Amino acid sequence: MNKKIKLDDVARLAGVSKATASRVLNHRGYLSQKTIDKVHQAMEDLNYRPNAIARQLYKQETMLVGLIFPTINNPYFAQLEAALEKCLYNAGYRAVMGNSENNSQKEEDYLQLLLDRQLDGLIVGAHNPAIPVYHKTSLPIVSIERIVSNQVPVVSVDNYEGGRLATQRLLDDGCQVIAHTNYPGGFASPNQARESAYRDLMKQNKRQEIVYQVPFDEPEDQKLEVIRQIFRDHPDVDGVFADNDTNARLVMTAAKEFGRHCPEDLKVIGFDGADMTRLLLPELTTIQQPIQEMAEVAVEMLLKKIAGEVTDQYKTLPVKLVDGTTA
Amino acid sequence: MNKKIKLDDVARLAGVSKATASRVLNHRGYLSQKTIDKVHQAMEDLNYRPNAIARQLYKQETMLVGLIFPTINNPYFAQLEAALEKCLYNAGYRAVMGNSENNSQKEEDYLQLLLDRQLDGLIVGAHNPAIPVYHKTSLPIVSIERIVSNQVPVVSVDNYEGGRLATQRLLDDGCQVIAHTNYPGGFASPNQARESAYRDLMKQNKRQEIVYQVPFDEPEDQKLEVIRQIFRDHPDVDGVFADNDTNARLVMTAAKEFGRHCPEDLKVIGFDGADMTRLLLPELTTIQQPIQEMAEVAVEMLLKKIAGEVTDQYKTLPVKLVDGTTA
DNA sequence: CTGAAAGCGCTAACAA
DNA sequence: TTGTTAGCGCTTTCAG
Repeated sequence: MNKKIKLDDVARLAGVSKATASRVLNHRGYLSQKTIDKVHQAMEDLNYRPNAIARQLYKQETMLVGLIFPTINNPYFAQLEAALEKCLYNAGYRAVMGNSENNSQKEEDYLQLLLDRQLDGLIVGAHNPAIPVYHKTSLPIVSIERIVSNQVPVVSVDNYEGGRLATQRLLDDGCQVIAHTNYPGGFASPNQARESAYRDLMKQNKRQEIVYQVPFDEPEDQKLEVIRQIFRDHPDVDGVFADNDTNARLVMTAAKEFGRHCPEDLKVIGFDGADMTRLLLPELTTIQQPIQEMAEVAVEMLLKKIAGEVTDQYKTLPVKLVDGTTA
Repeated sequence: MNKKIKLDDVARLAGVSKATASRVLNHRGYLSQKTIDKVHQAMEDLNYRPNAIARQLYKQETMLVGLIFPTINNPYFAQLEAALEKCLYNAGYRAVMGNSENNSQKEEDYLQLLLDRQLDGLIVGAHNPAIPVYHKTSLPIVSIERIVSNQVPVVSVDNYEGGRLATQRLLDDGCQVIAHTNYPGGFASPNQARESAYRDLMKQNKRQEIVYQVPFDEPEDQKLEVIRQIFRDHPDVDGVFADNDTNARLVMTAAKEFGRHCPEDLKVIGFDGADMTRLLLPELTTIQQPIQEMAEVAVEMLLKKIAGEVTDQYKTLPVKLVDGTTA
């Protein structure tokens, strides 16, 4: 049993000082080949592993970055976090998963980890109302698709353009009564721009604006119930622009319940276009976000903040319409 | 700017010793109310936050658990890891995301984090060939659906029964030529029991065993290509038992390409039954794993191992067939 | 009830 | 080249 071998033990066995052992461990300073070999040998004999925490205490860094998102159990967030993890890993950082759910307490807990210096940085994209601590200047935080405070840079996509593309497609399809689902988020989310685009186009085309608030962090059946209400309130609806793909799926489900056939008498278009959704539901026409690129940009920005460099405050990436058969 | 306030600063401001300040911080020992108040006041005034790393160095624990799985970007793993994160969080632990992909180097890196005591434990379910270090006795590791070493307890589902249920359903549906997809994993994965069940039933019913190896960590189009081959080699195939739901989806896609209609002239049944798959692809008949329960059991086992208690070496959970319309 | 002092394991000035 | 020493920030005996 190799209980707790420390650098001291290695040094003793090699017949050198702790400092020297540390130097060969870190390839620092001038060492004679003889000592290097001796120390390496001792490390091997003792099966030595440096204690990461001790090192971190000295360096005051953990190489850990927290990812705070509503949930990982969703194609969009799963792909985004997977991409973030990979980018971070390549930069030597590990990702701590923080699923905030509908629980701003949990989000605060993860924020504390940063404040307690257990985390070197944070990438946030949760849906909770913003938390005061974010306003502390100069914390290494980057946000994705969420306005947190003017201290926190935001990576987002061109949501307005996405909303415009989606709505225009439905208009081009000849839809007369077009509804939109979104979630209640005030202006904390750039996401709201999707709704603005929808509303603008409805106004320009003299159409009724029909917007339903579908809660994000609730069970699917509750969401479905809200969506059913669209069909009850507007039996003549023939186009729906959903704010995300899973809601688009629920629209399709509800449509079937109401005897509506998609795409024959109801066009549906979603938002996100994650790979897994494309795989499982290729029929869905949707607005696709450049998830990989978002992750790259966010990590790049975060690394700059951690390094104390200045970064842009906003970065907006393009979206594109991906054709399926539902619109 | 509250740069780096330490306990010393708090103690000084409160006019007490570092030790006393530490005591009020940890509610330990006897303290006079007066000192308690003074120290609290000082902490507030200075906006003090204890340094997590220093504390960890003393306690030799980080309250961090690594989750090593092939990817998070998949409905099954996403749901599983979400459930694990939640269970761990409730126990005071944070989850470090380790997406090993098809890269056993990366898996080893995360294992190092455990050895370096940056992690208190590990829950693994990657698909790489087992790594020698796992054999070190008494490491706090739990595995999900993967035989790693006889030192590492395994939580798995009754894969044989799942395979039996699926295959029997296809037989009951009257399928004559039934194929099965699986991935190459030798006997490192309990998953192979699905194939055994399939083969046993084929033998019992004097049917041809048709098994195709679909690689796990490859792009979808490569998997699809393997699956297309099933239809080329066996134009008369009328039933497929896929080893997971995404592959089942690919079977449906390929079937369409070959002009086969599902379920009219081809039955398909999958495996996993994650919530997101059920939402996006409710048509799919599948074998559902009790993901939530698996997470609970795995975390419970891991906590015991971390505490140095003994645990069961195996825990097998039941699966069930969930009806869709594809089989 | 409180303080002094000794670490937790490692790194890095500063000497030698 | 290598050793000595002083921390990194916190917790906890052990005295008082």
